[in-house]
Amino acid sequence: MSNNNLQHISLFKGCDRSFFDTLEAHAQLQNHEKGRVLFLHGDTAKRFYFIKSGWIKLFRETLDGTQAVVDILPAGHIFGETSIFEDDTYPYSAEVVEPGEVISLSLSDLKTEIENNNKLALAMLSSMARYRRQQDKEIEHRSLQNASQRIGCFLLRLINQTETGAVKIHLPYDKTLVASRLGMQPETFSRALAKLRDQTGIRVKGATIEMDNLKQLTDYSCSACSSEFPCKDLQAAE
Amino acid sequence: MSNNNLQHISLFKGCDRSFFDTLEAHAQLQNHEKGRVLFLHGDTAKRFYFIKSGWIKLFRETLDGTQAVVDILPAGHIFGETSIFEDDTYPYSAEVVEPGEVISLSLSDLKTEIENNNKLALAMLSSMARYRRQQDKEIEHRSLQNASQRIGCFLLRLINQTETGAVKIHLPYDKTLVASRLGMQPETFSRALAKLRDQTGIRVKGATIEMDNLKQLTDYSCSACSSEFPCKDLQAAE
DNA sequence: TTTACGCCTTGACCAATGTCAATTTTGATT
DNA sequence: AATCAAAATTGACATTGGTCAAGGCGTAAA
Repeated sequence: MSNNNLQHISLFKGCDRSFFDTLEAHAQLQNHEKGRVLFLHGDTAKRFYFIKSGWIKLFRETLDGTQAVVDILPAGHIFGETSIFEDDTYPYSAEVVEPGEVISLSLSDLKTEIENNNKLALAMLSSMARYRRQQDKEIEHRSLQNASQRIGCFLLRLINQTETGAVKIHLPYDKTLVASRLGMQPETFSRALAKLRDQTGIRVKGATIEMDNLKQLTDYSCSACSSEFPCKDLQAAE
Repeated sequence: MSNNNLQHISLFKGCDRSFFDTLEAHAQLQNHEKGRVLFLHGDTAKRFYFIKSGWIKLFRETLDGTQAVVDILPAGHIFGETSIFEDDTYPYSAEVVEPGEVISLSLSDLKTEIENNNKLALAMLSSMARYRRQQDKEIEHRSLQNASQRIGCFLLRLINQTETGAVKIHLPYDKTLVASRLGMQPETFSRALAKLRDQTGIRVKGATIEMDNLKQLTDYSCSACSSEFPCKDLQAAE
């Protein structure tokens, strides 16, 4: 397979032709529908994935089936790659929540390259540091922000932060899924969004949200956070 | 300075003599009392630290002073080292919560070595992957476990997991601090510990906790977690 | 031994979120 | 437009954890 633009994955910036050739030789393009589970937490890991389109939910669950959502990733991200540092088992399960294409790639190809190409190792370190920052922030949010503030913060991160004036946002996936991503129940999400609307003047129509300016939203959400808006460290990693 | 056994830091396993010489040439041994703040979130980062003894709290705070504790680290850990991937600013504040000695080391020495020694870069990747797993688990715990279960899980992690039969634990620092580490108020901690005692038969005397076997505790806490005891991925990193 | 201080616990109450059940809305399909 | 299923909302209520205030306990200094 070819023409998948693996060269454009920022993580692989410093890699040369031969690496991409090897990677593509063992690559598989996969088209998946909603609900497809790519692997389960604890499975033996031989592949990692690049998202061409759609959204992927990473999660873990207890024996009784209760889920904790680790992250929900859009196109452009890779996942499953950290398994090479974790006994070759996946640290979470992965499920397609918005249909799309993923490219399955060989973990051993990646491992070999990392061991021999210091540039890639450094890029991977940067990427993991960025992710770490994001997770630290996530923990902070869950202890310091209430449900409405977390929703506001989520919306702010969907916005191209160079925008000014009026803003229109479209939720990238179901509200139920946004709720789980933010660690709350759908009912709580619904009520908290209504409260956010009342308190900041945003307008909610289904999955579309509009506002005249960001200030009210940032005032409301970022007051319970250690960094001020715009919080560059929350930009999507990878 | 010398004889600080920097060679024993597992992260530096693959490094050679000259690196340790450079590192030690710019090292400073510091003795700190409780409450000493080593750096603040956002400060420009020139040094990272190795903990020889004592405990260090990593945290962030909002404008109104509310804190979110990121982690509390014992002897043997390093911290502040990820700043080299984050614009040379610290991603959290650091405060000494149990007095002890730390060794201050040069970030630029570390950076240079990472850029030139692939073994170190790989070791750092492993260390960050381990940390990432820990943080993912932390997020999971905060959404799936209640206060008593989180305390039980915290206690289990203090135990040398090869131990069998009766176990005696001594809390490593103040209960108030344990509470903040677990993201709860001291009052909640107190009540939740009492509830844990009633439900699992552990015996609490001040900072000492005893139990006849681990089973009741693991049954109680690990039922709300995606991994079963013993959860190797929660062992202290570094 | 007494005092004083910090830490911890407890009680009373409140606010936030979860749970369960009943509707309503939405969107896809006919 | 009519129908159906899934998603979202809403109400009533339970549970958990937070807040504020009072008091107890333990340790170290006087």
